[in-house]
Amino acid sequence: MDRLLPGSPGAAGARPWRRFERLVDLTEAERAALDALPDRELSCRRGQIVRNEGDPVGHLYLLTRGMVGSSASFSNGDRTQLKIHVPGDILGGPSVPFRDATETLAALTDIVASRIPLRAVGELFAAHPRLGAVWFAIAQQERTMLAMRVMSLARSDAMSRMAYLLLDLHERLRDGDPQRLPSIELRLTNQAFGDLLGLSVVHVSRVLGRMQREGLFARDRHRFALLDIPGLERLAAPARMVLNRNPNWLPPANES
Amino acid sequence: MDRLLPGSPGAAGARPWRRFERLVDLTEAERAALDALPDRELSCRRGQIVRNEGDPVGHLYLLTRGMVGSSASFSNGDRTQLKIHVPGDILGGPSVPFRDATETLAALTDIVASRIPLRAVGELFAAHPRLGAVWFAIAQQERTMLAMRVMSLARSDAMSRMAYLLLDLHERLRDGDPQRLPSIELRLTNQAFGDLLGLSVVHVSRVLGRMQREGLFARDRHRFALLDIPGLERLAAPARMVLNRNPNWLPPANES
DNA sequence: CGTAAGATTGACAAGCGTCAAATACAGTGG
DNA sequence: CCACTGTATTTGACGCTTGTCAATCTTACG
Repeated sequence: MDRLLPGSPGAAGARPWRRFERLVDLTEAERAALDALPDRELSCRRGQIVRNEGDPVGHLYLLTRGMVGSSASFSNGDRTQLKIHVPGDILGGPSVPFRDATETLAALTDIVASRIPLRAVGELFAAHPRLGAVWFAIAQQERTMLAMRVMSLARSDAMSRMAYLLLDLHERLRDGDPQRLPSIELRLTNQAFGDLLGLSVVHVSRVLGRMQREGLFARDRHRFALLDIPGLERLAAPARMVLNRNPNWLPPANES
Repeated sequence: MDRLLPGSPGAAGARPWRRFERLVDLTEAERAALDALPDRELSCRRGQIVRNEGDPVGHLYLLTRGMVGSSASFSNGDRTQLKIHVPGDILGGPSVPFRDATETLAALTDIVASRIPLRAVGELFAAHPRLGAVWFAIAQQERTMLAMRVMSLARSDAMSRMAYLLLDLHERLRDGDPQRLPSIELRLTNQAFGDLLGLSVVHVSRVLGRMQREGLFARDRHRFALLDIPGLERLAAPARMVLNRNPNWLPPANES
């Protein structure tokens, strides 16, 4: 059995529904209902496609181990990396209202994920309305995080965008753990960085080099150590948002 | 009583829940449940703030008339316009999981909106799980539209971004009406265009000028006529996405 | 160990931001 | 209805950030 370093992408595979738990305290019945959602578990090797743009939409995927990149393309073929997903994230949501998947899910590391049929999601909304409402809130949270990406792209230069990306990934891999994560492992090519930040490969290289020279972070292979987090925050100027835990508008938990 | 031109922002105020209807055929009971959501109606004059960033989160807003811009800011004060909302849109969603609102809603025209307490939304999820699931799907749709904005910002130049914005607004104001909308009314300053597209006021002016000289659209005051839609589409290269109407994964409608 | 994929570097050009000045516009009060 | 005043738009000049091209070097992996 493999030892998981803190900050390793699979570190917290023990709490698969942590995105829910971050918003509410789950009852036993609710946890059981969530655990019953997946119809199968799937493992993919690095580089494999979990689901392709254009595939019929029938499932979501709960990522339990590893990292996945979601990308989409315009009709002229231009692709952009939309988000790097970490364990606990539910993948495939944006495609839900559409006939064909709007995003490609590609494994950035070896991964483990649980496949969730949309049918089961529909049944969950009926049997556990409170979980449906929380899931709704999670989707809105993703929307806000994307909105922050839009702001980062629209208003900052390359270095600020890179700072924002690194801080965001650091934060999400930490998963609320207050003790500093010493370093994070990112198996991203410069091309992938560029696709995320709207930069060319060449400029990504330049910016990464400069930031290391300025002592903002250090890098050994694929491990990034954020040395100067205040400095990165000064660059990225991220908005501080506080989740509203156990909000009073949720319907009561169903104990069935 | 005021006559509404086609393409006027209030044109389809008659079908306030059209975002739902675009995904499913509503039953009478469901329509009644939706109609019962608002606790009051509010009118704002152009320029007024519907809700400010940082305000406590307690409500959503169904826009029935006029246009609203949602914007957000970084901790350094930089603001970006996130989206232009048209009638039928439900405002304030992204703030749902947070303690304080993450986005400012500002009226771009005189508007009418219905205020929906979150408490009522929670009750709706319990009483009408199918509507909860559809609302979930609508949130995911918004997420995809934001993702397309990210792509537009990351991968295209100023003119393509402007083309994308104009086509998107045209499409959404049309509201699925197959007959061409001759022109759309946009009360946006160049500053607002710039905030939406990540451009400076000066460059917005240049790009708008060039696009008119090239015959892509014509402009009279605040009315934009998209003269060369194929040309705009060639520039913007939007992804074509087809909604999945009445998907089979939804729970059955509740007739109570 | 060999090969292909990725990263880096330099030179150059293009797109866009900034500054500043001139012009047009919209809302106000007379 | 018109003059007035602040606000929005346009235009030009200039410089910086970033993209592109091409060559070289490094790393990953069979």
